[in-house]
Amino acid sequence: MAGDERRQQLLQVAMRLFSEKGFSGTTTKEIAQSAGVSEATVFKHFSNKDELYSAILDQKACDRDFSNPFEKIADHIAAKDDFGVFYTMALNALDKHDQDENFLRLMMHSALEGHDLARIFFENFVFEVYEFLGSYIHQRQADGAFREVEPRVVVRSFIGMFVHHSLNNILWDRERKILKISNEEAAREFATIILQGIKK
Amino acid sequence: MAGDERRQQLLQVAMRLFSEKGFSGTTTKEIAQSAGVSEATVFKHFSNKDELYSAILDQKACDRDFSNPFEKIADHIAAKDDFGVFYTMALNALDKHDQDENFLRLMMHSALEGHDLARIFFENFVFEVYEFLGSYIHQRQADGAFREVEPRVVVRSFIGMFVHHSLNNILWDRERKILKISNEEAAREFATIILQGIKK
DNA sequence: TGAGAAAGTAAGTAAGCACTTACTTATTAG
DNA sequence: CTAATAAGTAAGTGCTTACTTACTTTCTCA
Repeated sequence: MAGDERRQQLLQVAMRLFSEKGFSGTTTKEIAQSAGVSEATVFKHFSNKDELYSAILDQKACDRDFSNPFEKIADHIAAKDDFGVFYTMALNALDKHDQDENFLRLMMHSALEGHDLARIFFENFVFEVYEFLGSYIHQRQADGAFREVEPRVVVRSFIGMFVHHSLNNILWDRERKILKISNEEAAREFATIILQGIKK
Repeated sequence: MAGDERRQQLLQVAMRLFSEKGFSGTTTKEIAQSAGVSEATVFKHFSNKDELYSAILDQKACDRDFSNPFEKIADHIAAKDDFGVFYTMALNALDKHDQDENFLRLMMHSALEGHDLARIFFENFVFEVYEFLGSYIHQRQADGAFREVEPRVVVRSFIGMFVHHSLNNILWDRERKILKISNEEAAREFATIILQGIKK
């Protein structure tokens, strides 16, 4: 196998294992075995375990959804289509979490273990979401469409709904015993509640 | 030091370390050092590392707030004081998370590592909250006070608000750079949003 | 085609891990 | 006072960990 290809495969495998068992809970031997190579090969491609982690980090930092979060809601923003803004935002997040649930797990592990991934994600992504959505809410308050509330509280509430929903689905209730609902339906309900909750 | 006293101290120390670094990320040597005893002493009191974990679990299962979550909102329920119900619930949770943030961290570690604590908490506590608050919402819908929405979606949304808020405060934004707000204020805003969001 | 580079590994190493043994010191009940 | 019991530890045990060394195989291109 070519060097780059193997490198990518090892990153994939490591990311899956780190997301399942955390960084300190994953051994380099496991990574090697899951990739079907010897442990020495892992260390041919990454000089140590930490470098594996930061390579994952670099890769994630280049992720499109990660670096340009507002592409898909720009039109709704421009049209002041409140429901479109909130619905699309929630649906995008829920779909992303479904399709790449390792990412959410990795993020939680990273936050708990005090690694950089969570901090970088927070500073580059979450912060911007608050700025962006917050200023939209502010503008719609000026328009007289929303009542007076601290916009950041609204953003916190709204993000809380779908992030918590995803965490529930991934961590605690994989069989959806408590709540079985499609992402579309969830996004619609969350958007409806928040909009009715802050309308004038 | 008396046996029971030392046992309790070791449990406290272990719980703190597990919550900070996870179960597999914490060594028995660290636990011993933090408690100021030798490693052998730890194994005098707990026959192995797993038993330390399950002793924590047993202790948490006996926690009052854990086993009787609805004590404090019973009056509001009886009086059909909607704001009181939601506000008190959120405030209780936020205060509990503040006062015992190790508990939240431990719960997240446990969920990610697939240990029992999270599952037991979910089955004995979270499930009941959905039942209880869900049926209150159902009743208020019958009263004509709330619009028709799946009650569990409402519970999911509401819990999401304050759990996500606590996770933010504990894991990502300890300095409250994004949102600095008292628990009372947060509980009030969350309760207001959800109630206005589902009222008829 | 052949030499050098790249991809790969078996067999280590030292440090760290959960856990044990064999022992000492402190407490208490008859 | 004494003997039994409980609390505590220094110094291990064997296994696992991250990482290395010294070597073989496979590919590439002048």
